[in-house]
Amino acid sequence: MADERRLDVLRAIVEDYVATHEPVGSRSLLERHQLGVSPATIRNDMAVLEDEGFISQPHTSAGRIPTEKGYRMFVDRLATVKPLSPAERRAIETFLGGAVDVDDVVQRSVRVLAQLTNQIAIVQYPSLSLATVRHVEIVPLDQARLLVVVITSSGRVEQRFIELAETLDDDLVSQLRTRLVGATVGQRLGEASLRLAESIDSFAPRHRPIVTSIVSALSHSLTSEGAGERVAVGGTANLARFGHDFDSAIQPVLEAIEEQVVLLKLLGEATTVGTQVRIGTETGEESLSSMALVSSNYGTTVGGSMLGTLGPNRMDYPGTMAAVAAVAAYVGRLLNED
Amino acid sequence: MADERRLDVLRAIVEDYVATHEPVGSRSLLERHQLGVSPATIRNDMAVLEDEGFISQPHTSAGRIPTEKGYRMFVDRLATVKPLSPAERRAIETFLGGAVDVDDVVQRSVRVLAQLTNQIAIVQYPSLSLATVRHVEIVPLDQARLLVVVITSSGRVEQRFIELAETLDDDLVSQLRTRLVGATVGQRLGEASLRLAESIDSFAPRHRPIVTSIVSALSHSLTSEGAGERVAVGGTANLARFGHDFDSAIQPVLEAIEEQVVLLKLLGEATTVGTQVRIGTETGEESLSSMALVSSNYGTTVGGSMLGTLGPNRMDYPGTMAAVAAVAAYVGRLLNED
DNA sequence: GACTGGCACTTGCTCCCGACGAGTGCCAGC
DNA sequence: GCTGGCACTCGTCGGGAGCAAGTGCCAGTC
Repeated sequence: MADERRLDVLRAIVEDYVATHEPVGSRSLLERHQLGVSPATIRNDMAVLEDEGFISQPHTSAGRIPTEKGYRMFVDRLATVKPLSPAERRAIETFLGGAVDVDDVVQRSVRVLAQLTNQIAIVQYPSLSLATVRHVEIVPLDQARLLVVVITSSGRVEQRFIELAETLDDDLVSQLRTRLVGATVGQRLGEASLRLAESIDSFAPRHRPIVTSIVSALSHSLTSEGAGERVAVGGTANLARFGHDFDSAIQPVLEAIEEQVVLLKLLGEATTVGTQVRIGTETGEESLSSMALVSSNYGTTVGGSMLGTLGPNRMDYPGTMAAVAAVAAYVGRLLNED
Repeated sequence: MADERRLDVLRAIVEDYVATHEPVGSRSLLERHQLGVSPATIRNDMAVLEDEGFISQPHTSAGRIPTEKGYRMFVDRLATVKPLSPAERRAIETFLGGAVDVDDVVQRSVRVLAQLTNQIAIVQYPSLSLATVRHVEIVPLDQARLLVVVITSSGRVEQRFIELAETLDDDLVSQLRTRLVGATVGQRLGEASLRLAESIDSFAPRHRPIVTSIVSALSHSLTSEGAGERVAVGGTANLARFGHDFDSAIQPVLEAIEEQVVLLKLLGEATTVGTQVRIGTETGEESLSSMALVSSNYGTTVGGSMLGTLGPNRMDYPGTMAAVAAVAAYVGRLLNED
């Protein structure tokens, strides 16, 4: 039971520190929580918690702040679920409900997440891996260039330019159209990419070089290296609100945010299903050591992907997790209608 | 000739302040520039310049810093053109030369501009107003939804979802395809939008409601309220490098950057052709009062648009203007090949 | 054995003061 | 019209005192 109180103390410390952004001492802890014991007892508990690595002191005579391990414990065992307010739920539904297409859903999700959490929101575009090819279109723009467009069952549209060395007669274009459409429509994207490669052989040898370049462009659109894996980011202005002690950390974070690769890696590392929290160095990014990432997968049938928020590690975990989970659930429902 | 020396003094003040970020006094000015007169003379000149509103003192006994009016004078009459280094030119050409489509050109331009200037780069996607419709495609996704895709002569692809109340038979789809294509392909976008409206009458009355909703979605894609007018932004991490006196201004700037509308308005206000500078309040944005915008139009034949950089008003104007002009010229050339 | 009250100690923060230095404006003189 | 000199203004830096918050430890109590 003394053990239990110690965990109560840890919980109280995390909550107070998140609320005030100042190291919390034994005295002020008692002012805000009914723990039923004296400051001296709290101090003893704090000493133990510090030994165990859950909290630390910035200076010898300051209060305590949670460590990464402390936040981890809080998230895993101490935090109580904080359901969203009805107003927040309504906000999500009405705002996301107005979306007109997949891109719009993603962009609106980013906004609503950033708004709800006051953090940086990151939403991955729906993954293409499970989607099938709905339509392929080949459009000559002029003698030297043509555009290939792929439309997937999830409603994504990927396009790619191709610069041609030689001009292309109408006959070949229509041949291309029918054969490439035939080879791909209805297939999963990965599958379609293979079929395309095979279909090259069906063209007259003199057309092979040009067909090959077209096919490779198409394949690129179909695989994840194409525009397939992308993320939308919003709420960067919230960075400036994290507090002045974050001013020095702001540049590396902005740099990380500009790199799609870094964000994809962050989101992609999730191992379990559902809402997940990665704190500080757990993100694997040096530059995010004072941040934390709350992420969740969304959508299950058609290429589920990830979304989440990035904020200071001293964030309101219960609230953030609830918001991320709620948005993920709603986005998942929206995109799976199909 | 005393007048002329006063302008030399102003130029020297701007240059030194941009270089050091510290108020410049009469003594240090003489250490860095050969002006051939004594500090006292400089002080007299400074007093006059201050009376005229070109410079000001942060504190009674500090050096001078340029005012908005001072920068304006510098840009208009004092700055000498600073050509880009050959290495910089090469960097622009090789980096932009690798672009694979229009979106890629825009994204690469943003990167290269941010890199060259150490500022925030903003590039507007090529305007659609002068482009013509190259292709229209209607793709049923399932019973309840279809996708309309418009491809323009500039290589942009715009797509839009439509939720249908009723199912749509194949016959109607092919009818739609041929008539809508017939009504729009080859037209300027605005024109095409009008033709579409007329074409509704050619359908059987019972199909009108559904056709109307499809046409209105298409029209939306064709007009600038659609995804037509967009911008790409990059280099936000440079914000953190502007100096600690900018820490307080960082949030409003981040907010402005997230609002496409604000950025479009900023870029759209340009009146003349060529490189243009708007300093502080000249931008019309309260939150950008300590920033400056250097912009230029690019491309002349196919829907020219704008690009530029946003940085602290104490920026290296000659260098920034040269970089913006060079990138604009190169992007213009790339996009007008067509 | 667990908790409490008391006490001595540490230490960051704030305020104040004086010295210093950078810079100014003004004025008399060349 | 320019210069040298001089008195004056402030912002900054460093040191020292006082303060407040917080700690660890210990002896005592239930």
